[in-house]
Amino acid sequence: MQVSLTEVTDADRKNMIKTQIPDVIVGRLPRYLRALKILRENHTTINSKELGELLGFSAAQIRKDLSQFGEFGKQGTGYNIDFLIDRLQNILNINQDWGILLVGVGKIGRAILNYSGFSANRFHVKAAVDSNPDVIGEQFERCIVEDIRDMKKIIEENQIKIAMLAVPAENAQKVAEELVADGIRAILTYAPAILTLPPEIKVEYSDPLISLQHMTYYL
Amino acid sequence: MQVSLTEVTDADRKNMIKTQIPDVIVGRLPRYLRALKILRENHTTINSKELGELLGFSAAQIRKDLSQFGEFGKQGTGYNIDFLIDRLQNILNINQDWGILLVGVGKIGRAILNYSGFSANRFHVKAAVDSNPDVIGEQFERCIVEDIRDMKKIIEENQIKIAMLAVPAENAQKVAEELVADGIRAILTYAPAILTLPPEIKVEYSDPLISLQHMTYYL
DNA sequence: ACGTGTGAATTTCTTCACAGCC
DNA sequence: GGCTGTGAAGAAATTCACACGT
Repeated sequence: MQVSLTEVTDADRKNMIKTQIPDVIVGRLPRYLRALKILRENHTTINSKELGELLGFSAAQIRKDLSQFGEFGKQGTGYNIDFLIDRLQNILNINQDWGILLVGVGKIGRAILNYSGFSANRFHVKAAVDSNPDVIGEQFERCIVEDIRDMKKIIEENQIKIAMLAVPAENAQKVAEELVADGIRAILTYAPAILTLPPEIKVEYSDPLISLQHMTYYL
Repeated sequence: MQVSLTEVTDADRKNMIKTQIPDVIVGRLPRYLRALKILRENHTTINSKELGELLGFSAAQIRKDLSQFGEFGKQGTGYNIDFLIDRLQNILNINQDWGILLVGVGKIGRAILNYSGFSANRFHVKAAVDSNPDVIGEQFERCIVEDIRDMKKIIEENQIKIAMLAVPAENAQKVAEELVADGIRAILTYAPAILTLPPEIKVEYSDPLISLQHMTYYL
């Protein structure tokens, strides 16, 4: 009689954990990280109470969030900042470089190309594409704008998984579908549109208008 | 013996309701609004199921959210789109014009001045200020950049309640505190910083890096 | 028959409070 | 003494499911 061994790979295990951790918690990790990088300037260690006060979260929430991923703190002391930064970067998969494709080189697209905050954090705009012949071939920062029709080739050759979408709202859904078909797995969109994509594709909206409309409720 | 009448003003009532409605619900209203404005092109009526499918929310959630503010739908029919748009705009206080102060006219600030999506939605950048003498006096779109030292006067004269903050991260907290002291009640910040302000001040962060770091967790 | 509005049930998220370790 | 990690408690958000109006 044969014992049934269930083979569990590292990737499986990682995925199991991922689906177990609530997205609200994951969404707070980048904020913790940002705070820690600021604190690093003056401190080597931080406790959950102080970190919470800086960020506007409760100490208990911070401890519980972090405890989902391991025991990163020391009783009586708190958390070593450098260590915690490294752990968070590992959890978030940002201890590695990520290539980004920019789609749409209008005003917003150019502002993105100008912004240096990405590459300082290991996100690199590898290529930019547009459909406008007047823009194709032009150079912004280190990117020469390529033809959107070559998108698939560019994504495959550079193994790009993340796209920033800065096209007019009316084209956003169509272009997003193409991106997904070409292998993109995550989209940060600046288009004021609603994207309907398979659930395994991660989408984040950067939408100042929605933020403003949220705030005016309270004014 | 005198009957104790508790005087409740309209403003009081509005505030009571505001604190009762959870912020997560308020945060979804602008998204409903955006969807409805798109649907308006082809439909006059919509039901919670279809609206939910478009937005990726459950039908029950949409019905429950909307029911917090009134009975906007009709059994058997759904919601009249134009009517619901008007109601949501009223709830969100965006059936009126809002003046905005832009603080910081660097790359991001200029992109904001260029963006026409705000004024199309009754948000108007009334003034832009900076501390850099090279930039003060220059004109971008309809705004002549003014001296940041005149900020208080500008806010008061134009009765501005909302600011967009696009200054370097290291100045963000200090400038934000000045804004609050000068009468600003809501801040949409593009600076990769953590703002610590009184709880009655509404702050929204527009931070692509945090969005990217959130997504890479799943990649 | 269709679809809203809504109490009730369920699930998820947050806080509490304390044992245990530094 | 100080502070983490964590079960348990509590609060909040979401979904269910159906009465009722059109």
